[in-house]
Amino acid sequence: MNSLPVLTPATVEACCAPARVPALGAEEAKQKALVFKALADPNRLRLLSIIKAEPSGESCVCDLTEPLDLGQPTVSHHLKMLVEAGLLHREKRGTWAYYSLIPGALDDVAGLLADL
Amino acid sequence: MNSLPVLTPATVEACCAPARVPALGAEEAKQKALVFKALADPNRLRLLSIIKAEPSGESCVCDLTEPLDLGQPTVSHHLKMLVEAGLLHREKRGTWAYYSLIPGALDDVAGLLADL
DNA sequence: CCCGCATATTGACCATCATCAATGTATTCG
DNA sequence: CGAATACATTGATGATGGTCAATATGCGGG
Repeated sequence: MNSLPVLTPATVEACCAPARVPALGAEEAKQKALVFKALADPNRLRLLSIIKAEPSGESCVCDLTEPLDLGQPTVSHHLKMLVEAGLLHREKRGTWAYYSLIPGALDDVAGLLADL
Repeated sequence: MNSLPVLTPATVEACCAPARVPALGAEEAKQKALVFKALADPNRLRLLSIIKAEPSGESCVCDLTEPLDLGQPTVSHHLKMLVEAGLLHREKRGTWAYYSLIPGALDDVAGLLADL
């Protein structure tokens, strides 16, 4: 379980004011914290950076273990967390798994900060 | 020790390209991760939200324990982390300690995401 | 069909963290 | 000065997280 997309930037949103009464609700805060938890690790930040810098826009796991100096299971674990946070996309082609940034995802996180 | 400001948005920046060669360095990543670690807790997000929503721009600890339903030492602990991350400012007036958002700090975090 | 490769999952270990109770510190007021 | 208030610090505890070794899964090639 727990395959939540987490990053839900513009939920349906009826029409008028979002009723910003009690600042940030407990549940709402927990959801947003999940995204920041995903970003709260140096190696995960480096993963995002490497993938973003890739001209093709994607990287496979085998190209990510060496620059981070981490074991393959650890890298897979970090990548999974980034996918579950809604930041990365995973596409399996043949034996390889290619990870790419979800367009706009990082901007959405910036948006989370803007309307705290 | 460890009273690092952490948030150093626009370091002097010489003139030309910032030499984006090896994506994100290990040390650089560790520093940036510290800021996201500070944001990776629901109650700390709520603290920021409450303080931001305050018309006066500041809140004292006694006004923050109740809405979060947390003990006073716990709230003090969270506030300290936010200060150390460079997000909050602490000013002691009399018996009270007033915490306020450091102007532009959240935007700087958004900037961290932009140029990952 | 079986072997090898790339990746994912499991289980365990150690570190870090969130929380609280108890105590310490400083400031105001009587 | 002494008591009360507001906040910080310490120490302990249970939970969470990062990492690796071992193993499992899934796919392509001979």
